[in-house]
Amino acid sequence: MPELPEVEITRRRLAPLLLGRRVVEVRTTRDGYFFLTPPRELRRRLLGRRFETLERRGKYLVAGLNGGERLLLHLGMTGRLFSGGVPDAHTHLRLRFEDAGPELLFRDVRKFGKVQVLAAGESSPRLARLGPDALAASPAQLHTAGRRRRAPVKTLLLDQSVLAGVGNIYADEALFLAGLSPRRPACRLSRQDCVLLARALKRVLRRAISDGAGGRYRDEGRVYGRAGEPCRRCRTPIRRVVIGQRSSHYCPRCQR
DNA sequence: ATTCCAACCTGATAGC
DNA sequence: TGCTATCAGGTTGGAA
Repeated sequence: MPELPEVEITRRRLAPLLLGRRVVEVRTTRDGYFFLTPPRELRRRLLGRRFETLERRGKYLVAGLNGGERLLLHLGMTGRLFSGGVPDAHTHLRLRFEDAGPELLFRDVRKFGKVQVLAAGESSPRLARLGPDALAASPAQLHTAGRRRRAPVKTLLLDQSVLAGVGNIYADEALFLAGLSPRRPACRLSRQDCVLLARALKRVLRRAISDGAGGRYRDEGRVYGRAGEPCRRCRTPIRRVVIGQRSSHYCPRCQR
């Protein structure tokens, strides 16, 4: 589920819960793919720490702790961070706080999510790889990035090193809004195309954030998940194709 | 350097 | 009902 808007919404919701609070208990499920920092070490390094900042980098959440460590969280495909719910077998991380407020729960059915503690000053290759935030997409940067790529523009948008935060749904929606076919080779985007695309990205992402997109955007989407249904603009059936191993939805008439 | 593809997981749903 | 195949909004690392 989580792309930039969902992660940003999570960040805003979580900030009041986390900031200023001290961790007094860390509970996890067993070690595995989910934990970049193994549970034992995670416990040791979080215990007694206080949350000072909570930022979003692309689809990552980065929490700053007193002492300079940072807690890196990625929601993967099915991850959800919340408080006040009932933990179950898929709740892999639970943080309890000193002031006895509600616990922080990290539930992730598919376990594509990630948890990692970075030491003070430690850099993260994952974060270092990220391009500029998608909310700050600029036409010039898109044009430069696309210039010598034969890959489709859809693939370009999903590349987090080009633009951080765009996922499959919002890529499709932004391309529809920009009137661009997802199959258009990135190197064949004109400057004007890039202007439209940057504008469309911002519009789609901002709108989803202000809507409080708890997946609601999906129902309001113009193309995503609407294969075979009529385009909301011209009634042409929406087409679904696979691009870069991801499903892509577009209107063959409105998008060139 | 770019592109492709398998791998990491589990659950929901469609079809037989 | 039950089984199998397919699909799902993400990212990495290694091969071509």
